[in-house]
Amino acid sequence: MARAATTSDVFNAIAEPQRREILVLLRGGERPVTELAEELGMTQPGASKHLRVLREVGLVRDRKAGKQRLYGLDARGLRPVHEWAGGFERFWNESFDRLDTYVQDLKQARQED
Amino acid sequence: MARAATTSDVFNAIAEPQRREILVLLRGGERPVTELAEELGMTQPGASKHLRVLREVGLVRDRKAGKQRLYGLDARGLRPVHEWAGGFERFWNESFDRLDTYVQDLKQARQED
DNA sequence: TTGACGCATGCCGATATAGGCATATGATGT
DNA sequence: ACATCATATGCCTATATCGGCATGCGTCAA
Repeated sequence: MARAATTSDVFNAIAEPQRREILVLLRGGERPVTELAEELGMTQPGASKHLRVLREVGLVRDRKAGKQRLYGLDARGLRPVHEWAGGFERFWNESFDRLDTYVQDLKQARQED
Repeated sequence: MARAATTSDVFNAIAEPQRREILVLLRGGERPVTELAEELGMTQPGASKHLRVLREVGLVRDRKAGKQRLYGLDARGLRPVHEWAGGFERFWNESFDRLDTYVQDLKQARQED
């Protein structure tokens, strides 16, 4: 079996850095494909393909505007990602005692040099 | 070009559902490989491979304990994910006016039936 | 040493990319 | 109808999986 499809869920869709950049850009408002492609330094077909993936997982919506097709952000799908990662919050703060003490030991060792 | 390596960054590493499950399980404390494999219904080699990916992006640490190898969570790498997704928080709350009004219109339409 | 256990790794097959390029499709204006 | 602009899509190549299976390697006990 190969890796799960990028369209299977939001986690796969946002695994691509360029798709994350597209989402960030879209926070500034709706944009036509060509403009996105240019701002991100990718080809128009490239942008279209990434937008297709984002559309299929529901992270962007598109609407026609004359000749153009404006893509807009629909960030609701990112909420599960935020919440999932947030479920580890207390672990990147308090936990990893062994590691914390280890780092502190390192600092002390340096100061004592 | 193929898709980016799962080891290229945390976003790629957590695109795999089973790897996310492993991380969740590890919130309960360190676990040997076989135990993880059993609890998640995967083969031992399968678990080892996923753990390898998680280790290479720094989401888990391992230490030897006799015959076993205990894997533990290092959730610090999930913080960027949380923050990135959090950058869209105001968009999944206020924004998407068009959509909100659309939903409200739907509700009203139902009540007026 | 021998055996058993725990885990990692190598190899294979099937699949889903991501990017480049050409081209089809659609809407607009003349 | 036609030329043009804006996008989408199809085809191709190279690559990185993910899962299954067999096997190698290190550790512990007898």
